[in-house]
Amino acid sequence: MATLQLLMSENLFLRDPQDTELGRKIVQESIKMIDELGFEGFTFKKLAMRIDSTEASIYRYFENKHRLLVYMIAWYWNWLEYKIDFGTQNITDPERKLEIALGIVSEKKMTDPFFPQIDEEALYRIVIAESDKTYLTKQVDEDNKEGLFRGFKSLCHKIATFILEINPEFEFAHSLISTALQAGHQQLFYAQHLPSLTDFDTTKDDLHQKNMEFLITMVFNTIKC
Amino acid sequence: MATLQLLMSENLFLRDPQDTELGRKIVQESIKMIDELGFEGFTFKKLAMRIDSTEASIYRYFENKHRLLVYMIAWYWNWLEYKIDFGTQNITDPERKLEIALGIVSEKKMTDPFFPQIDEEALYRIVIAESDKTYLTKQVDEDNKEGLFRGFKSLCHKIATFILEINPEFEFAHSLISTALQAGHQQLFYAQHLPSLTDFDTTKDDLHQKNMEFLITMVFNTIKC
DNA sequence: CATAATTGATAGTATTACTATTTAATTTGT
DNA sequence: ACAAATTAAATAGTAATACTATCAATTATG
Repeated sequence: MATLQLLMSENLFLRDPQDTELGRKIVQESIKMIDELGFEGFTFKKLAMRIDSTEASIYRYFENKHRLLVYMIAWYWNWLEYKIDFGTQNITDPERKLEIALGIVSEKKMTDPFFPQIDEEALYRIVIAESDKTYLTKQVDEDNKEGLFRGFKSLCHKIATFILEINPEFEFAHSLISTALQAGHQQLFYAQHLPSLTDFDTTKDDLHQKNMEFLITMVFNTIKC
Repeated sequence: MATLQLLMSENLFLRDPQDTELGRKIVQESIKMIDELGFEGFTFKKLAMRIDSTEASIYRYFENKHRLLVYMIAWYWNWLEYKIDFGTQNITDPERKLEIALGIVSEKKMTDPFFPQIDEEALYRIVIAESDKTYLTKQVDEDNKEGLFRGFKSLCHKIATFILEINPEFEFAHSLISTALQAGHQQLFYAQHLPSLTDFDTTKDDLHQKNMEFLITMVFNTIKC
């Protein structure tokens, strides 16, 4: 099987972590560690110890741990967009394309053999718990100018386009999709930690099925009526 | 005019900040400072300097700055619930109640003369930019056991009840409302910082009007069809 | 082969988030 | 009223965090 590499925006790193053994280890292990410790509990010092390197070496790849998080989340959005491009190939019906996209957004994430160096299951848990922290900062405007959020914006725009193909009159295509993308994560977090805020049930095995149903109901009903 | 005081859950503080001059100053000034510096840039040391007190004194009221944020956000949700109770008084039609609730959620927040000690405009900006950080932590389950999120859950449940009065068959009442409550803030943040993720425009004065239209369209369409 | 550039290691610093202890003020009982 | 008890506030710490500056080793290039 061919091994792929997502093209990441230059500004996401100081030195491309895909280029060196150490760089790949930094990304691989930080995914595991942020998943285990949470973003606040994670430090470059702990990571350095785990990969038998030093803080200063890690700082050569990423300006700080926030940038490393942004890199990981950007990778995730790029990956989703690639999966949606792949999944909607040769399909012309916009309703079907929208359905496929929402299916991919809400489906359970498994390790993708195309990207053997990334633990997608751990990354997905990070996305659910930490992704909002990439932009909920005082430097959001500068970060945005550097293009750090291009992945999320691009994905949002792509799916919003499907909506506008279905109903060009609909006024809130981008708002609805950014809402749906966030809701897809949020509801899983709530299901696990604050269950009274959802109607999902983590103990049942149709969790991701319900999530998809919810998103599809919400999006299609909202644009149609 | 009568001055009110919202009843805050005991676990939100070590010593009730409403009881003393210092306590009230801590809450008042920290609202201003978190609004200015962001939650990450805010420290108890800076706050102590500003109110001419000491770090240790502040730690007598709040275990740490995270708890102080949780307190502020809980106050906000309690305030909203009070406004919705007030606004839906004597109204029996569930559709009208839902409409009123979503109106209150999305309306521009002004200083409330009933609570002269709180700067609601600054607090609203904090809610938009920081509220997710109250639960996106590794201690969310312990915090939840202590009842720190009761305000948000209670509000969500109240509005979800309106939905179930309209359509008892609807499967995702809680999910839809928690999604709408978050979307109402998120879209305003996006409008200001990542405008390609919304269809709102901060330069126009109908921003909050659009936000309400969006929430009402989304919620009513989703539950009706 | 020499020089430059890159990579990694060592050792620091300012700040943060707290805590333990001491001092001062206030309340309470007699 | 006044000492004892209680509570509040100030002082002075500490361990950990988030970096940074410098130095040494390795690799690449003319």
